[in-house]
Amino acid sequence: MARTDMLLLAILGTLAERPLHGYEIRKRLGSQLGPFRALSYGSLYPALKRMVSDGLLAVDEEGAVTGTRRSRIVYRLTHAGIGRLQDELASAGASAWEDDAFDVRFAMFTRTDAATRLRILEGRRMRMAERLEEISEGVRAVRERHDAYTAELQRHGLERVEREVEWLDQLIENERAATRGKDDPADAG
Amino acid sequence: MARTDMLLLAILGTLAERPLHGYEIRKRLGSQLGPFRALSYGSLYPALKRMVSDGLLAVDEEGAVTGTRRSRIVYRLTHAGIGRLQDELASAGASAWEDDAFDVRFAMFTRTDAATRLRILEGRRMRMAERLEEISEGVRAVRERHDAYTAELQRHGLERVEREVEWLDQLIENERAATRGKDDPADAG
DNA sequence: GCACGATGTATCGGCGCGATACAACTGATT
DNA sequence: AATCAGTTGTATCGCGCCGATACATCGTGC
Repeated sequence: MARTDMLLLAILGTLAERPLHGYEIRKRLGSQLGPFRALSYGSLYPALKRMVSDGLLAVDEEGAVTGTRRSRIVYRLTHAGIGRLQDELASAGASAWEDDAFDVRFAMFTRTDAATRLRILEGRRMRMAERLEEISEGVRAVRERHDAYTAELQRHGLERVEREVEWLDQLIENERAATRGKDDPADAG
Repeated sequence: MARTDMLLLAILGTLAERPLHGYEIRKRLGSQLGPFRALSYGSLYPALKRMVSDGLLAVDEEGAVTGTRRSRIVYRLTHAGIGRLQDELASAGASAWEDDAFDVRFAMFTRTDAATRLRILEGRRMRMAERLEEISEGVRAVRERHDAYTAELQRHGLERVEREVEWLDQLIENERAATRGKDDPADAG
């Protein structure tokens, strides 16, 4: 069940700001997650339809009244949708920091409360540290068995994970500093 | 058609060295591509079956004769399989440097001729440079529109791609140096 | 007037994943 | 000797998401 249904979270989170139509949702997410890593229409549109029939979204057929600019289906969160978003943001368990899902989770951090943010970051960091260990293990175990190209691939992969750990460490520190700032005597007093 | 059927290339390339059974194929690839990024059995076994029925692989039911250690299906490349591998390695067009497929391609570099290696590396580098441009573009275009977390996500994504470009530059240089070594004045005249 | 690119919605085939089940072997523990 | 856990080993199922593809509309330049 690690398949966290990225789309669900991504769509709910994006529509939380304001109602949008499919094409625009994709553009927003694309700019946040990077031009690659953008969600495809092939999964976006079916997901939107599914979410409507699940009662999470409602449609505002823009232009249907005015007659101009037809064929633009604007989606907005229903009450159930808002609730579901809150649940998803708060859950933050296990799969929140697994692989691909993490990017989307992180992109929704402004809508996530501080405690959950820290929990996710620490979870992700632990996961990356595990990988680091696994990779080193693998490299050590079969050192001479691999060719130069495979060795390069492993080295590059290792470095990439190391960078992410450093990045996460910085983010975690920032979160803690911000929390300390809020719990400051000057603030609370 | 960008879906390069990673499995196909990965399996053919792995079996090129010597016949193996599914479990072992997965272990080998896992150690090359990293413990994450490992191909799942859920796609491996069906792929093996498909390739047998396509005539690319043949099975040697190990232990069927001796009676010991049943249930170990050893696959080996057929003549057609060897041919297909050559085709796949030589094709190297377009999808060879697209996203996920690249890792697998690279892992098979020892079986790829020098000219194709260089072509793939240069293609990948160009692709990454494009992305770099797209990301910078996106960041510039909507600078103030995003929150701090999204900005961090973009920054980290950008850095990651930059690292890969540097890595590719080094690899390309190595390839060229090796080629120069072979095309020495003494050789090419 | 017309071509071309961006906007906009939609469907289809299928790859690869995670979950799950099951069987045989191996080693440790008691 | 019995049992229990971990590894080896094959297999299937549901389905998320992707890439390809097909249209329709709109703005703009030539």
